[in-house]
Amino acid sequence: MTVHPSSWLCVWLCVVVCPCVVSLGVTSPGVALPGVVSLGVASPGVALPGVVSPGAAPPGVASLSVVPPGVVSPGVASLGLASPGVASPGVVSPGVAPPGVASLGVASPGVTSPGVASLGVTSLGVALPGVASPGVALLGVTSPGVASPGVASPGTASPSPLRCGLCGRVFGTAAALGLHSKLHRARRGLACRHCGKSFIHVKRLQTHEVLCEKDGADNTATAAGTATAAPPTPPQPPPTPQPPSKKALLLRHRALEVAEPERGEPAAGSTAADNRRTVYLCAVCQRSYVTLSSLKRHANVHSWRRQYPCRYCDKVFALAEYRTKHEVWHTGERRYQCVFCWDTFVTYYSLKAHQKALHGISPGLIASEKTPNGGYRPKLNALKLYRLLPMRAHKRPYKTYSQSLAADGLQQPPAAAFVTPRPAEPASVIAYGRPSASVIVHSGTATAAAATTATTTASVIAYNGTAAQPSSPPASPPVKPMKKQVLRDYFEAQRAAAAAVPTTPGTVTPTAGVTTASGRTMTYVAKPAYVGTSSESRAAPLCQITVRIGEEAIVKRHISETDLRLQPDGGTAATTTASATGSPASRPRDSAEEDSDGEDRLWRPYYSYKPKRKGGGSNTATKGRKSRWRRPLRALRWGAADGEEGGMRGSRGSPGGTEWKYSCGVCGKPFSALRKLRKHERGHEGGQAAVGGLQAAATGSGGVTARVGRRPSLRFACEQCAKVCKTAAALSRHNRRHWGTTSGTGSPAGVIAYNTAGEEEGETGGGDSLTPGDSMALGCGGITTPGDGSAGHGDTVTAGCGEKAALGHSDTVTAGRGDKVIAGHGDEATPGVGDKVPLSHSDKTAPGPGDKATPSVGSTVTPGPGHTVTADHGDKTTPCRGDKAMPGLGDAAAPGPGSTITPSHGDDAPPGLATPAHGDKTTARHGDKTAPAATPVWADSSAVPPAHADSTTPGDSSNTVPGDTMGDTTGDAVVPLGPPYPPQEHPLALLARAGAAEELGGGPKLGAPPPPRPPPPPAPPGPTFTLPYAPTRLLAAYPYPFALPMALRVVLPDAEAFLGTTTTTTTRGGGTPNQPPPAASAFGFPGGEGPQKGGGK
DNA sequence: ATAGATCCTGCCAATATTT
DNA sequence: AAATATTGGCAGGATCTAT
Ligand SMILES: [Zn+2]
Ligand SMILES: [Zn+2]
Ligand SMILES: [Zn+2]
Repeated sequence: MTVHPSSWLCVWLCVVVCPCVVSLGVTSPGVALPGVVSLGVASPGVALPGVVSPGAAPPGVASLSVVPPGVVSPGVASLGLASPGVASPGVVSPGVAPPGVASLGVASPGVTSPGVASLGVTSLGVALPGVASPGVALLGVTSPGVASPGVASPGTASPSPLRCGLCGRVFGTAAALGLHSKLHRARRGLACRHCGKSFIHVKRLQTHEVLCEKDGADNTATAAGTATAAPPTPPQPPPTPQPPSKKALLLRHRALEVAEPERGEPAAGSTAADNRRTVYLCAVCQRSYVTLSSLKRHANVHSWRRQYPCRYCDKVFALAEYRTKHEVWHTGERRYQCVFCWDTFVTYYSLKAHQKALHGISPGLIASEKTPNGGYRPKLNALKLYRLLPMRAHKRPYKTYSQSLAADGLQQPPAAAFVTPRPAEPASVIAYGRPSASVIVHSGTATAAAATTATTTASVIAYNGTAAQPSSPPASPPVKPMKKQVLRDYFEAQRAAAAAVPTTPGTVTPTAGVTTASGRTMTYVAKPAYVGTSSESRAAPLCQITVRIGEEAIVKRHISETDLRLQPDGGTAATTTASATGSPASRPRDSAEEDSDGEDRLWRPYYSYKPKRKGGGSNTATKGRKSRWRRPLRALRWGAADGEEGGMRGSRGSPGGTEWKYSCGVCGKPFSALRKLRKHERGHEGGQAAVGGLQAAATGSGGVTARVGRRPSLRFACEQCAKVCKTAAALSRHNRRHWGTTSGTGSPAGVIAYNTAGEEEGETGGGDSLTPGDSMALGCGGITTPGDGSAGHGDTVTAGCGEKAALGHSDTVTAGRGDKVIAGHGDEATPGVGDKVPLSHSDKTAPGPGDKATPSVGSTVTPGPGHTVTADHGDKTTPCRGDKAMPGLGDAAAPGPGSTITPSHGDDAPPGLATPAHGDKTTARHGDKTAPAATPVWADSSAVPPAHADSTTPGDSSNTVPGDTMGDTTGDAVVPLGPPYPPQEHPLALLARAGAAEELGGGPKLGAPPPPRPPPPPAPPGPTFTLPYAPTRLLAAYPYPFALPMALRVVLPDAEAFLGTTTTTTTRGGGTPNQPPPAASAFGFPGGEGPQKGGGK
């Protein structure tokens, strides 16, 4: 059972680099313990993983340590990589690359996972020549570009093992190549090694470098690559003296190498002397991170141990944050409020766009800088020209540690189950715990076995800490003792087991592997997994199937259980399998398609994770359009589903043709034109919507129907010019233009959107098309607009929301109107959806009023009007959040009460509006949007009395707390809109004023007296409301601004019941909202959840 | 070209676990 | 309660995909 936590997938390497030391190359062979590998890279200077690990990377490390080298070997051996180099594999293996590994050994290089490769590389680094090669080969393929399958093509084997798949550059060592590959992945683009000039495309960069090189010799070592590669390169010392800008650029290049003094401050731990900086590397894709937490977070992208399903649709995300952002599309929640006009926006970007367009604010004014790696680095003096309203949705409880552990592998999932993703397509792959079932797989028989093994091994992996440590003493930073005994124990146990024999469940890898391996290969079906552990996971799609073919992996999901069961998946899988081996791209697709037929499709957002990169080098192979592998993946994603997009599916054979690009979500009938499809779908509409929703609910995934891809809907048609937008957001944007033109800044553009909606109601009428499901969705969306806009969601939504509410509403809403409806009621309806809860929630939310925002803002204030400009205080420390800290404001922290500060916050709030209190939100939102314009479309419902502020009440800022109170009760809902926004000055003027007055620089920010905003009404005492149901989940609820009809609310309960949810918290349990609860188990995934965590199994 | 949506990653607050 | 470990939200983009 158990496997190891460690990373399922990734191995994390922690490398500490000393500037001085830097010599990466150094790696000593000896060092090279498996664990070493990673370390190896680092070289002397580098701390060994082991070392580091303790403190740093617990999980990963732990795992490593756990397993004795010896242990590893076995697995390794099998693989083929026997050599020391093996170690690396071992490392990887753990979770990581099993498959890959396997593949390596056995199969084709291509197979291998990049991660592996990389590791191999690294580790091997110097060390084993022989070994290296294999690894290398792989690397070549995988690594950099890694991602792209196409690229990867195994076959590709580059002449030189150490050749970069993207640019063709040849390196002396794997390590060098690995580092080099980072360049390609570098977020910010590709920068010239010589002059720092950045390029988007590799080719261009190369061209440029040639020229540039001539000019200036390259002084700097090449990027990391060099560094690493060469043995002892002189340290990459501290950054060379270059102009900052260049310097920055260089940093990118050398991300890994770096040893620079930290950004300023010596690393925390490090002593002055140490300038060392710790870099955490993902064994799978080699990305580097400054913080361990970032790496861990990233790891899930490969492992998918945890899954974060959308409450409204069947999409599943690897990061909670992604899901959260995505859900906004369903809910339409507009949390970003312009301080100048109070208009609210769904996304930060839309806000920025708005400010730029209407208020003339240049992004640079407020933008914070980013780290070379793309991370956020707060800017001290940044002005915050917007308010971030508190999330309305209920916050989900944090996952418990245990879960997490499980996730990481600590807990051990069923060993067998795992699959590791390959580097390339890591994401795609999903591994589920259930062993058998899930399994994945792919081709090469051997592979399979190997994989397994690997896996097992993987968990284990590595080496002892001991060994490692010794070696690097110097570098090794302070190692911290492991904290948790538990872990220790766990490890110990593992160790023991390992020693004893593989038998142990977890350990066993080999065994396991074998088993699985048994032969064949391939495919698999996935099981649902609950593997995941996370509570959310539950929600996970019922099942997923992953197929790996050649390079790509495909995931599909089945919607219904039934499907699953029936599924031929097996068959399919099998089939796939077979094919698997085959060519990468195409195959996958095919297979996918096939499956798709089946229907399922899970959708996984985007390509699965792949390394970033563009250009394309190599591969350009293009396939159909974009060629990249992506495409295929994408197709897979939706699978047949969306009709629209689905094209692929339909095409099955050939995506290309016009063919049936669109297929009915309900009956699957293919259509060549979207219109036709729509028309057809209408036919289904009747009750479907509702039904669909249910189903969805039931199934968990959304019903078949539900899932749809994005469908454009007419709902978002501009009244003024008839333009049809896909999403509310788009429409909003579009409308803004009209406004813009017309009104000019003054008027709050914002209005638009909402209004629109409202207006739309009628408009909506247009809409249309949506599928039933959609409707629902819309509902939500409707409101917002966005609604679903997008499409995709829409559907989804439906389901989700639907479910619960749904029905109830649905009726209401949906059906009839269908599309439009949405709008119309929009509001209401919409809410329909989620609604439910909403109100309550809202309340909840309320408290928050702005909290967050506030604080930040706090500062600011706005002159009367509101605009605030606040600066961040920046403090770094707390940038925004600080609030809490700030007495003044913050305080707010207090949750319930919050009251406190409220006023202050209030500041922000526009007079009229009232603060943000949530109420506002509601209001606001509506208001916002509406307001300006005037129309209060929503007004009706929404009207919030300006006063509302009351709502605000709470003031507290806290963000969120769930518990929060809810403050407002109020009514939620429906508050009428407040009065129109008060006249305002030109934003710029305000800005200027603000600046002057206040701080720009830092002034007074916080302290700033809040503008006199209307003090919020006393908040309701504490938490006033309680939700009818457990707060915990709101599944459906999404409250948003819309007022919901009571009916809806009523519904909720049932819904919950339906869902099963409720739970609170603790994760485990139950179900997730979306998912159908129990069913899952039914699926049989083995293991299922239950135990997962626990021990699994 | 534009819009829509997802993906990233450093930071840090909120939480969960341990000690 | 304090210390420590995790999770997740945010900023500000980057990157893709679709149209
Ligand atoms: Zn990675
Ligand atoms: Zn969704
Ligand atoms: Zn504005």
